[in-house]
Amino acid sequence: MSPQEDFQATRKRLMRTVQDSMDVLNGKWKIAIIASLCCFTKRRFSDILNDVVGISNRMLSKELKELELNQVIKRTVLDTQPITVHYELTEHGKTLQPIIEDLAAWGVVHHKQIVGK
Amino acid sequence: MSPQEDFQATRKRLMRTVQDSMDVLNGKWKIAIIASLCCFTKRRFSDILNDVVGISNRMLSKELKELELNQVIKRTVLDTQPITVHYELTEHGKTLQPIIEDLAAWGVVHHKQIVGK
DNA sequence: CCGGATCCATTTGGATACTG
DNA sequence: CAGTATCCAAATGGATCCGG
Repeated sequence: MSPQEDFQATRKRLMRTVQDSMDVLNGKWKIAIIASLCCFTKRRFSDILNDVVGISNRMLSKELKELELNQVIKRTVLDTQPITVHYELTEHGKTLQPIIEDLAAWGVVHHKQIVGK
Repeated sequence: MSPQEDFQATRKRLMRTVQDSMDVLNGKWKIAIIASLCCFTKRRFSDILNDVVGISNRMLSKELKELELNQVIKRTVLDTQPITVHYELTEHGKTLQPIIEDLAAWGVVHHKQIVGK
């Protein structure tokens, strides 16, 4: 393969794998939900509802289900009365933690960049 | 401040700054567009249109405009005939490059995790 | 070539009420 | 408490055509 073709192939692969990630993290709330779970070993439905400002229970329910399907989070039902549900990052989900932290760091820089000073 | 309150404050701040980042990177295509620009110093409108599989010119136009507003990318018009336009990451935008690479790396791992083997 | 304008279908998502 | 169901408004986004 020529250096030219090699570069193209590398590039296409980068685009594809980034897209693979974004297929999991799509939607308005996924990142915020994961960020909420980053700080705790376990977190309850209503807790996340409070953490993620603006989300409705309808959306939270839907996004959590998708994240569980993608094995990013784990759902545990405790048979208390009334019922209690714990959400936590899986080992796989925990590998997203550095990215969340980088995003937070970038958010700080960006805020300075835009708002200024 | 008690350690308890300190923890809460840190957590809230993480959530906020992550959200600051996501306000910039929202929408279906932003990350993919930035990934496309990561590999080149300059890239044309029609090039990005080809890079980002599935995007329409309408959306590309809109997303590029938003990224420019947030000073992530820079738009340069060359008065050739017909007109040519270059897009590139700003210095600020380039600081997103590590995050894109991490996302790509995570995409690889995730693909193995889900598809298996 | 680089987009803007229009039209229209699909998706998203809030509010509210309801169940186990 | 942890969701689900319904209804409906608004945003998203594709296809197409058009103009500089």
